Amino acid sequence: MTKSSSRRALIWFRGDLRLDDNPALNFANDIGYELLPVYVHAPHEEGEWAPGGASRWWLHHSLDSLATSIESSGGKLLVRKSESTLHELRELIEVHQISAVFWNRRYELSFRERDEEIKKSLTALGLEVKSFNSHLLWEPWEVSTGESKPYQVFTPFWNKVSSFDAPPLARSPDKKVKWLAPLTASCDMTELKLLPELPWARSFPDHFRPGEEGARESLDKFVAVAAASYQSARDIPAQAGTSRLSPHLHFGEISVRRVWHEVQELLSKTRETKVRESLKTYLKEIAWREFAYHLLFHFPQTSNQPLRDAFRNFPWEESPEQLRAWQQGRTGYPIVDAGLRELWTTGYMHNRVRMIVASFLVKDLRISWLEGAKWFWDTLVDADLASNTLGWQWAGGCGADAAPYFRVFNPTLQGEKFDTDGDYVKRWIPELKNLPDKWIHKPWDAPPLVLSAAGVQLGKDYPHPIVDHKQARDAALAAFSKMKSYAKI
DNA sequence: TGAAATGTTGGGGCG
DNA sequence: ACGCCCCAACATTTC
Repeated sequence: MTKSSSRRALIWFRGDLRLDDNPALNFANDIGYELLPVYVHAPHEEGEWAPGGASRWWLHHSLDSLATSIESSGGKLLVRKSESTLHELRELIEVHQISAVFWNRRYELSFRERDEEIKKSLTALGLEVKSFNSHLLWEPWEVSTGESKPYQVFTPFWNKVSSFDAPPLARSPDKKVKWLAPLTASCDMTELKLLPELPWARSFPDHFRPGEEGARESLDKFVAVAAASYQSARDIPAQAGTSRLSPHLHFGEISVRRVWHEVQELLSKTRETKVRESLKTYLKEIAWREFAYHLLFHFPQTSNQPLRDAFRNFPWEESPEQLRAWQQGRTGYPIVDAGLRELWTTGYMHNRVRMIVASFLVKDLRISWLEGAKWFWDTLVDADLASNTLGWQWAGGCGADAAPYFRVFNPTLQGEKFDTDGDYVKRWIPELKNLPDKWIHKPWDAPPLVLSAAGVQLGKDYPHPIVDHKQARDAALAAFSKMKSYAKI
């Protein structure tokens, strides 16, 4: 190798699409390397959980945004499409006389297996190879019970991490980054074919701004406006009571350490009890994300298999028509349909409503949580294997710290409790907008005169309920208790 | 990060 | 004035 080559490092971006508080980048920059920023598109290496449609839309714009930031600081993001990431990296290393490769860790099994191979192979070639934690506050293997086992219940997990020292502070690069100009052509973003062919995502930009700036904007807005009332507002789907940072965190456009410390700082300056409780509740939600990664790391099979063995042979219903009705938001239960329509239109669904629609799929329709997980995977801009798996197994009652099988959400009561005036339902189901609040969550009970005055003919303008909740609940309880009795034998 | 069924209590109507 | 019944309102248990 030539002398100059010893100062060149390749920064491999993947799920950490930011320049702020990027440990791999900071490390290389501190040492004084010239940096070649690379993104390799090889979705087949992610197996069956390669990014879904909504995630690909986000990824397209997020990469665009990263490329722009790098360009405005004098560099160029090298985007490559490849059948083999290892092969691609080796070629780039050769062409650019690279001596070190740095990246930030990912925790999904397909990444871990592939990255280990890459690390082994590049190390064998004599390169300096290092991976870093950019994605989590606590590495999954750093948190364990008194018996040195992984946690399966959130509260003790939370107690444990609460006893730890504060996670490292976030930091931006100390000195100006020396970008290395690529000698290889970058492929055009459109070649990655990340955008949907049909105009499905056309209104996503009205609701989200992918990229590091958009992430920063969301955090600033949350800290300034919504954080103070988070505790009560977060459960009201008609309100903008949540941070909506999930897709930004998933793609690593903002550092979770940055989020954590800014909320902590606000907490330390706040005396008012209500606000303090809100901020603490938000930090706890951030810890749920950590818990999800902890679980997926230690129980990687749970993305496809129930964590609890008793559910291994649970007789889920095969009902393509009902699954379709659920996906398309025509179950006849307004709060459920509103959620699924919000999802389809915006690539997002309010968390309270995620729980309601999940309970409906798994308990009322008794369709497998995996079907729900797959649909969310394809349609959510924040689809994340750790959080999605935890969420669906929680709803299905088959996972860690899961809702007990007998906990069945009543979609009408949930609607009345969390969407009292029906604002959320009316926003996403305009055909019901003239229905009085009293009936908005149970149009099937509305007197015929009220329905006709509101311009609603059930079965025509809006569907009849596809199942009777009371009957469905009883059937679910019967099926689950049967499973329980088998499980004992 | 439920809801329904069942149990208990206490005020008020009424003979 | 007293006992009885009804039934909210709330608490507890069960699914």
